[in-house]
Amino acid sequence: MGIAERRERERQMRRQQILDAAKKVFSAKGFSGATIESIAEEAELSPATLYLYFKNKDELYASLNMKMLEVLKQKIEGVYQKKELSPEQKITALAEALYQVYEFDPLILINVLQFQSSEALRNLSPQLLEEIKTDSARALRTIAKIFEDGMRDEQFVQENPIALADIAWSLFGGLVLWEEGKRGFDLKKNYLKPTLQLGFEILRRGVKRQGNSG
Amino acid sequence: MGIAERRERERQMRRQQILDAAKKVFSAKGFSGATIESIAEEAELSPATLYLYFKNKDELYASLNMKMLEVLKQKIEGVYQKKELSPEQKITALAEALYQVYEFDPLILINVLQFQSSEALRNLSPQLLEEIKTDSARALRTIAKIFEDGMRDEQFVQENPIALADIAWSLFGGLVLWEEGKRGFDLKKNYLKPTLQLGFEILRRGVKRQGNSG
Amino acid sequence: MGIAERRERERQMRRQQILDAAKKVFSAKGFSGATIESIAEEAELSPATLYLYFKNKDELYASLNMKMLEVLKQKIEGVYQKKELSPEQKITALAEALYQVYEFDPLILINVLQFQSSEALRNLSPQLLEEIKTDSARALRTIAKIFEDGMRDEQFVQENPIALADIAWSLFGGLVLWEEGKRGFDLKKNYLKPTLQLGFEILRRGVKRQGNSG
Amino acid sequence: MGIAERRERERQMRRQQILDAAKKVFSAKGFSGATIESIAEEAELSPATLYLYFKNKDELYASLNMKMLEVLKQKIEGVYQKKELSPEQKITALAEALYQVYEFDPLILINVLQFQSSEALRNLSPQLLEEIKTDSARALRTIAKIFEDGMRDEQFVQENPIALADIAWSLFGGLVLWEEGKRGFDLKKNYLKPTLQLGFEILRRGVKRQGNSG
DNA sequence: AATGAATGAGCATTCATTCAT
DNA sequence: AATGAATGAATGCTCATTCAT
Repeated sequence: MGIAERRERERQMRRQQILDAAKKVFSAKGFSGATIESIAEEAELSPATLYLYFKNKDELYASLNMKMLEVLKQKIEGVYQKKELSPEQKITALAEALYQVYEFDPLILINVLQFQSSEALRNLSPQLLEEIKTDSARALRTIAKIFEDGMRDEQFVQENPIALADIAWSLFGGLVLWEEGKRGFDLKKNYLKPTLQLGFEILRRGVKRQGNSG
Repeated sequence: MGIAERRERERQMRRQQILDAAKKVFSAKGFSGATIESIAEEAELSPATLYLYFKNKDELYASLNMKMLEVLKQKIEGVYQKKELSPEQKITALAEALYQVYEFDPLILINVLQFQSSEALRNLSPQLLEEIKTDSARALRTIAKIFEDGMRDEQFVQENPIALADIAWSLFGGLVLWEEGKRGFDLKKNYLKPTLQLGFEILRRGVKRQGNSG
Repeated sequence: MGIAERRERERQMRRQQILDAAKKVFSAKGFSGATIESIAEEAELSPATLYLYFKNKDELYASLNMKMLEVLKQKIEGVYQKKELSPEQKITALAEALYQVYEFDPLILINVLQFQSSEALRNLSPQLLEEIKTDSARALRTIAKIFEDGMRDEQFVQENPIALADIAWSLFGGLVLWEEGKRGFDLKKNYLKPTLQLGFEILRRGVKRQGNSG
Repeated sequence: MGIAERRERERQMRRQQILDAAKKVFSAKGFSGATIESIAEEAELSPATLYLYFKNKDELYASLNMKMLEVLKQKIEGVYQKKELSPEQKITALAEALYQVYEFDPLILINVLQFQSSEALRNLSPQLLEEIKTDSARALRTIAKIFEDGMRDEQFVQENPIALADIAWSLFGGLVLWEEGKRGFDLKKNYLKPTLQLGFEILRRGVKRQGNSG
């Protein structure tokens, strides 16, 4: 048992070592720009070895994104857990949390967001696809619960909470990609933070029930 | 003179013929999946001919997107022009207009949105890049004016109108890509329309000044 | 007749205009590097027009070289004509004359020399090939006559004068190409002139009959 | 250890196998005429495999030429080593040795000589360029030493021995290319051997100090 | 005479992936 | 478990040349 355990532990370490290398390379060169060979080099392994841990390039990419997805999921859950915050405050906190994820590793986040709607999705193995789906759904579900809570308190307007979560998530993803794109044109400043805050502020105000006007 | 005119007309037609073919192929296979040869085949021309009209694959792709960008710009301006609508109503109308663009050609729209944040942007000729930039900026500016009008009427909260336009645009782009992505997982129904409407409804409510509460 | 003459004159001018452009471009980029389009551009004509004056790229190149060959031929004949010079002095003068040709247009001369042994020779039209052959033969023949004169005077050893001409010509061509090649390695100085002089000095001494030794 | 050795041996064999194929194809079709695919086919390998052994087409060509350069170098050194020969006799022997190299593989020799002054030189890796340069320089140096020896013995006139070596080498290269070129015109006989012998005979006589005349 | 337009044919190079060892 | 070696399959792009007008 000890041996099997050690084996497994070593295996996981190798896997992580590859993911770390992949992260560097994908971030620096994008999906098509990154070659298996360059990743292998970065990981100080042979290309063939990568295939012992990942079925193909797409899955390696996807696995990498999974990690980011998990970070996202945890951050979101972290916000939801904060009992001292009202649903409204949680929306504000969510913006902050998501921005922290961006700051933590902008390039990988962008990769994740681009990946979500890319052709590469179709080449994944069913298991991995399922895993991503489950994780995403769970993250979305957590956001939805914030809205649900607000509705239960009669603080928020009655709307489909999942749709609201989609909106919040899309707003975040859209802003990240759009700001990134704008920097493709110009190399101007990055306005993501204030815009994101404003966006979520609008969102917060938009879902809030209002006194007697409407 | 007649000859020169005819020449020019024919030239434009060829160009369009290529763009039509490219649209089909890019939509079906994505940017990397589409080969120059397949596009040429679709256009019933030789690959070399494509290079008489477009500098390279990236520029062909970009030109295609330009067309969509123009459609977007016009639709947005169409909404802005409607004098009978209040700023608030224009926001609702904007959601509708944008959805029509989506419906008109979902795949190209998705391409445009993906393109905005892709690596391909860097390979474009400065002119084309400038053109795209200008067009995007103008479209955004028009959206911003809707918000400005609302602020001037004291209907809307005072915020940076360009930032609000970025938010509206990102919400739209984010939702389109996210719904597309979800369909990569499941092949379920497409909830874009209602979600988009709800998103803009929230946005509308969010920017609206409120009676006396905050 | 006046009209036909003018036509012909104009035709020759166009031809020359193209040759001038070709010279520039071939010199700058070498044979494979130069494209018909770039030459046409330099000549301010369309690529198609070039084909009205030259059968193909090879023939254009060859015609260009022909011009240089003519210059060479004339220079060589100029040396031969100088009645005041002894055969020995003519050999020295030949080195000088050939070096002047090199100085006049090094790149085209190098092209000519490279062309002499290149694959391109095989694509030429029989007429042009014949023309080149005739011209070369004539130039060689003139050099040979210098040696013949020296032999007749019993100044030079009795050897096949054509072979001696081949040797003189090869020495010149070999040195030009070899010095050019050395400059491909290093960008050092160009030793062509003194080496060429020395080479022909050796040649002169080598063909000279000697007192009583042998 | 045995394994690593075998690996290395096999690797060298593969390399040689490719060089052999390249030699055939380059000789038959010249540099531009030869395609990587045709060479790969001749070597019974895939094109991609060639790139595991040679960085690109230019380097493959250059490596091939390197082999010939080595043969040349050895032949030349072989002549220099012959203690029983006087410097004068070595010049005669050099002509013979160089002709043997020609006979051994005329086409590759022609390639080498053409390569020396070609544009391809510029695309080589610095190492390879250096290697070629070193080898050439060494061969030239050896020729120069023959002349030096003759000068030391007061048999030869005092001239820069390196310049004399350049002259001998250029004479050889020039003659080979010129005779090759002449065969491009006519398919007549090949006069290289006697002309080369005569050329070096003249050279020998030309560098020899003479009794009391000048 | 001149050319705008079109193209056929080509080609070096890349890279994800496999497999014997 | 790890990898050196091999490759199949692609693909964007170039360019000499032709021809209708």
